[in-house]
This record gives sequence, structure tokens and C-alpha cells, in this order.
Amino acid sequence: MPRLGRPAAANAQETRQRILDSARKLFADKGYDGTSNRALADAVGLTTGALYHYFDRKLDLYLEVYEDTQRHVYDNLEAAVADTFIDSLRGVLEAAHGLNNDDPSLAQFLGSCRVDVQRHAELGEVFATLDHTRQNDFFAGLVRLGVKTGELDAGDGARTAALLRTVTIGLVDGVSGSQARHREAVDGIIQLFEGKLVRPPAT
Amino acid sequence: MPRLGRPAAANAQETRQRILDSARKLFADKGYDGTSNRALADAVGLTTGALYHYFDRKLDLYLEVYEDTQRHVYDNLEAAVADTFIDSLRGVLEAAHGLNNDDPSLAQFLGSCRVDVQRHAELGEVFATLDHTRQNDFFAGLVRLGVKTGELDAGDGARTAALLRTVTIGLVDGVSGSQARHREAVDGIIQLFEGKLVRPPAT
Amino acid sequence: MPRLGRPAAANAQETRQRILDSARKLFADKGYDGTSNRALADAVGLTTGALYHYFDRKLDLYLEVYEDTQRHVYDNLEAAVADTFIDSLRGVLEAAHGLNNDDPSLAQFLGSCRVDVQRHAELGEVFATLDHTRQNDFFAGLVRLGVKTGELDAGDGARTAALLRTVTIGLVDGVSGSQARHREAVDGIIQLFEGKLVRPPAT
Amino acid sequence: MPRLGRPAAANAQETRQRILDSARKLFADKGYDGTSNRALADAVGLTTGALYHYFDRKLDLYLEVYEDTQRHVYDNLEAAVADTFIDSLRGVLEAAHGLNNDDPSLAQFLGSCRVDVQRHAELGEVFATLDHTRQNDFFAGLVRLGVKTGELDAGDGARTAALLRTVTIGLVDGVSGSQARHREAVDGIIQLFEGKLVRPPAT
DNA sequence: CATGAATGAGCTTTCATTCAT
DNA sequence: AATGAATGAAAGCTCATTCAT
Repeated sequence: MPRLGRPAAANAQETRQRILDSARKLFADKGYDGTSNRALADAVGLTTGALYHYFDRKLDLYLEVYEDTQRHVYDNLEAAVADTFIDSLRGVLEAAHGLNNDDPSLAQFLGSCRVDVQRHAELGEVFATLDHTRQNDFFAGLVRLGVKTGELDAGDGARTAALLRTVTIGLVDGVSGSQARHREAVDGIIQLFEGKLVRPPAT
Repeated sequence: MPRLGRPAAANAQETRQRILDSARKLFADKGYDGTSNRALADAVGLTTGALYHYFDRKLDLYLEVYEDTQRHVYDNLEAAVADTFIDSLRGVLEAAHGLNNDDPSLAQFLGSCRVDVQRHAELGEVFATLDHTRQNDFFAGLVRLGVKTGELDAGDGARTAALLRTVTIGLVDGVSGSQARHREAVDGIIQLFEGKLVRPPAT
Repeated sequence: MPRLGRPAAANAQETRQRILDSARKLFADKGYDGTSNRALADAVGLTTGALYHYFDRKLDLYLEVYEDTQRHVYDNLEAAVADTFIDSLRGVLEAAHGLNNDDPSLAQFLGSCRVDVQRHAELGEVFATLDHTRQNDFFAGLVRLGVKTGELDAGDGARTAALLRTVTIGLVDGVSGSQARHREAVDGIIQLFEGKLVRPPAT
Repeated sequence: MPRLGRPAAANAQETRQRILDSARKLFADKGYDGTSNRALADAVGLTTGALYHYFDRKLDLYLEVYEDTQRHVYDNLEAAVADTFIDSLRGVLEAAHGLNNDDPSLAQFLGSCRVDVQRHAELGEVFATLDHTRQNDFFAGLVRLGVKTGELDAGDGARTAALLRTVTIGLVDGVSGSQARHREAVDGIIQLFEGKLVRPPAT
């Protein structure tokens, strides 16, 4: 005999957030398909049916996790932008490292997400309709700053943006699982950008 | 409508290769779980049962695709190593770009693979038993070369290896889908390593 | 054509029992492998997926059917034990005949089960972990009773137990399918134990 | 490139017998469904395709195994019949024990067979068309002998036949897997028929 | 006489989703 | 707000059988 009526402890807002948090971790770890509603429900302490009280479809839940995460991450990165390109880069990478330290599932989810969007036709369609301005603007903004301060040539803009995107993805996909390796990679990147990592061969 | 029994044209060697090639493309695109035996069989022009004539389990097929791809890629990258660190880097990145040009599914599969190995417990277990020496040695060799030629400080070794790994993963996961963006990112990386991308701010 | 969602009339307890009852009949008739989830689901009026709402694996279902049946049968047989060996034997065989009359699938399942446990490695492993004390104790108890009343020599104990086991299995495997033949065999056994079936040859 | 033409060592007659022998063991152990053509081919050292050179269908192979086994067993049992019922019984049970000692798969197959015939509609149909006269006649003959010698009452004929059938099946299904237990059961049966196992209670 | 490539149907199991309660 | 009974589709895999070679 299940208890009827509204459970005493139930708080929709808070339950919803618990679902989103568990979902981010599971999606980050196992991917979209690899995360069953059942596993999610178990993690949250609900049944699969209850999930549908909060989200119409698994896809909608995934989307909401994405938007939450994206917002949280870029709020932090944007706050780290400074007066020069190199200082901003340093700040942004440090901020990324800090985020990864506090909650590794943030970066892991975003990396996992890029894969799932490519793999899943259905997910791809929905993501195509999202507003990605913020993400694009962020890298473009960094480059613009570098050109303004004279740190970058205007002609190297696209190249630098592509480079930043590549490095970011490498950090997320490659080393966000281990704090130590993440630290090392971040230090390497900064040192390289400062021109202090490599010099011409001895001869 | 093919009939029962052995088809006239059957050639085991060639069919096996067709399976592996189709599998690499599908695994690269849709991942391990996202690639059903059915989809693979359809792509090759067989039934799912026939696949088991060649591979005992889906996992074995995946493994074989991996080993084939890994071998092919590192044969090419190792051939591109030169006398100095910077020349080797340039050569290796160009070789990678060439490979990606000829058959994008090679890099895409390897990127896809890293994700699947993390997501799939079963895949992870099997991969743990594989010999990854070659992959590890490759980056370590590049760094040793740089130290020998004086291009790198010995103390920066670990940092540089982590950086190379990060950049490689970024290239594979981030931009191997588009030739143009891949080109741009490669050029950016080379220019950055040459110290010709960034300079101190004007003031 | 039932629709999706929970049917109005659903009653878990009763459905579960219907599954177990149908399963016993099918397992008795067709064996473990010969009984497909599909056939069982059809017999109960469900889909195969619904079975997994009640049992995690086919094997668990089989086990539960076994325990139910075993308990039911031995409850009846033990109740038939009397003051002397010969009266107990008569009572137990009559009880067995009665059970077989009421629901032939009980004995048939147990006979079928012994075969399946030998045939199926997986089934054998699980059954090895079960507690078979009750079954063993039952025959041992009968023999002890016979020795106590002087009906049996103590030295014939093991032989008599083996004989009882053999006769029981013969009844179950050989003639439980036909009431008439079962009756005849039971009568023959009793008469034989009473010493009224065979006498020395005429000469 | 498979070797073409007739393999040097091939001897149809002998290969056929090897198939039948392996088949009897596998069918006895795992049953009809539980024995795959593949497993049988492996045991014999052939491929599944080759089996079809000797038998049109799995079912035909099974049938042939049955007829071979049945003939072999009853040749032996009939040879053990003596002048009186009790001596015949003793002889037949000893013969059965000897057979079981020499090749346990004989009795095991026959026990396994009865189950499979009941479980498998297709098998049942084919067995219904077989001539079971010999098996039936054998028990009837024993009973007739007992009546002739005065060891049995004519009125107890059907009952005794049912009893013999029950005991035989019990021996085969229950204890043919272990020589020791088989021996014990055989001794118990003989002693019981001799009237030397049970006596009235002490009062 | 024998191989081995291939089919098509079947199996157990998992899953997203629905909906009466 | 939440449960849990149920569906229907799909998955990986096995199998008896066929037949070109």
C-alpha cells in the first residue's frame, strides 16, 4: 500500500535540483544512452515514473542539465577575463582548473555532451536550435582583446580562436579526470603562451 | 533477396576487412553502444548472425578495430619524427593532418574510443590489459629529443608531455570533423610553439 | 488490445502468483530451456518485459517455483507420516498420489527439475547453494522409524534409503503423467513392501 | 584454401560411429536442445556442415542414437532372463548394473530421452511412430514368467508390470550417475523382492 | 568427404515511456 | 508528489540448416 497524497517531505524545487545534480554526474560518467532512467531514479531515490513528473522526456532533462552547466561554467570563466590577453588566458585557465577541482562533473559533462550530441541524431537536432552565442563570443572576445593590446596580429585571429578551442577541448576531454594531470597541462599551456617553454635548438 | 547457403562470391578475407572498415566508421560516428550489430550488418550487407562467424563478441570486433587503427596511425606518426623537437612537432602534426584528410574515421574512432573506454566498464577492463607502451613512448620520445637538442629544459619534461597529450586530444576530439578547422588549429599550434603567435602587450 | 500504462485491474500479488503457476506448468512440461519467456508471458497474458517487473532473471523465477513446490509437497508428505514404517509408507504414497491427482504439475515439475539441474550448469550452481536438508531428512526419518519399530534392520538403512529414493523418482518421472498408471504403481509398491506380491516359485 | 577431394584418413563408416558415440554422450548429458550441432561437431572433430553429410536433420541423428542404444541395452537384458521370476529379476538388475558400469551414457541417454520426448513435440511425434514392442514385451514377459512359476498371482500382473517400470525408471533417472548408489539401490530392490528387507513391526 | 560463409528465426534481457492509483 | 504495473521495441547473441567450393 503506497502512501497516498503528497509525501510530507516532498519539495518540488529541491527534488528537481537533486535530479539535475545526479543526472549531471551520471551523464558525465556514462553518457546519454549509458544513463538509464532507472539508474538515475535509483541515484536520486525515486522511481522512474516520478522523473516524468519533472521532465517530459529524458531529452528535456538532458537539455536542462546542459543549460545549467553551461551557464555556471561561463559565468565563472567570464569573470576571470583581465586587461591583457595573456593575463586573461592565465585567469581563465586558473578558473577552469578551480571549477574542475570543485566539481569535476561540470567539465566532464560538457566533454561527454559534445560526444553525445554528435552521436545522437535526436540530441543533435535539439542542440542545433540552442543559442551558442555565448560560447562563441567568449573565445572571440579573448582574441579581440589580444589584437587590441597588440599581443596578437589581427591576421592570426581565426587561427588563435581555433587553437584556444582545441586546447580547451583537450583539457576537458583529456585530463579533467585527474587533478594532477590537469594542473600540469594548464601550467604547460601558460608557459607555452608566455614563450618560456620552447627555444630554438642548440646549434 | 539472397538465398540460404554459401554465396558464390564469398571471400572471407575481404568480407572480414569490409566488416572492420564499416565498423570503424560506425563506431567513430555512433560509439560502441550506439552501433548495433544490426546497423553494422546492414552496412556490410550481411545478417547479424554472419558477424559472429568472424568475431566471437561485439567486443572482440571493437578491439580488433582499435588495434588496426592504432597501429596504422602510429606507424605514420613515428615516420614523421625528425632531428629537432620543433621539426618533429611540425612533421607529426602535418602527418596527423594528412591522415585525417585521407580517412577522418581514423582519428574520430580513436577519439570516440577514449570516451567509450571510460563509459563502458567492460571495454575498460579489456583495454586495461592491452599494451599501451607505444602510445606512451611516442610522447616521451618527443620530449627526450627536445631536451637533447636543448629546445626544452629537462625540468619541463612532464609538463610538456601533458601539454602534447592535451593538444593531441583537442585536435582529435575537437576539430577532426572539419578539414578547415583542423588545418587552422594545426597551424595555430605550430606557430605558437615557434613563439610567433603571441608577444607581450604593447605597453 | 491493452493500452500503455498501468491497467486498472492490476494486482501485483495475484499477477505474481499467476506467473508462478503458469511457470510451474510450463517448466514441468517443456523444461527450463524449452519454456521461453515469450511462451510464459503469453500464458499469463503479459509481455515478456513485464515478467522482469517481478523477477530479475528467468533463473530467479525458476528458483522461486522450485521452492514453492518443494515446500508444498513436503508439507503434505510429512503430514502423512504415521507410527510404523509400513503405515508411513502407505500414507506417504497415498499422499503423493493425492497430490498428483490434485495438481500433476507439482510432481512433474520436480521430476523435470532434477533433469534441468543436471543439464544446466547455471542451474546446477544455484541449486548447490540451496538447503536440501528437508528432502534428505525426510527419507532418513522414515528409515529411522523402521529401525525403531523393528521393521528394518539397522544394517539395511542406507540400502533402504536408496531404495525409497529410487522408487520415488520412478513414480515421479515414470508414471506421474497418468493417474491410472500412478495408482497401479503405488499399489504395487505397497503390496511389495507388505510382502504380499511375490512368493517363492512353486517347485 | 580447404583441401579438396576426399581426405586421406576419412572412413565414412567409422566417422559415422564416432558421431553417434559422441552424440549419445552429449545428448545424455545436456539433452536434445542443450546439445548444439556445434558442440557435437567440436567433440567429433568436424564442422557442423559435415554432420549433414551423415544425417539429414538433428532429429534423425537423435533417432539413430536412440535405436542403437535401445537395441544394445535390451540385447543384454534379455540375455539375463532365467528360469524363475526372482532369478530373472536378479539377473536383469545385475546386467543393468554391469551396463551402467561399462558405459554410463547408455542408461543416462535413455533416461534423458524419455524427458526429451515429452518436452519436444517434434520428437514426440517421431517416437510415436517407432516400434516399442520390444520394450513392452520385455516387462510383460517377466510378469508372465512369474505367473507361470507361481511366484506371482495372475491378478497382480498389471500392478507388477507398473512396479517394474517404475523401479527401472527410478534406477535410470535417479542413481545411474553414481556407481555406489546404483549398487545400493539394486541390492535394496532385490532384497525387497526376496521379502528379506521388511518385516511386521515388533508390536 | 569436408569446410566454412551465410541466413532467418529465435532467445533473454533492457529500456523509455505511460498511466491508474 | 510519487508509485509501480505494464507495454513495445530494440539489443546482443545462438542455433539449425543450406550450399558453393
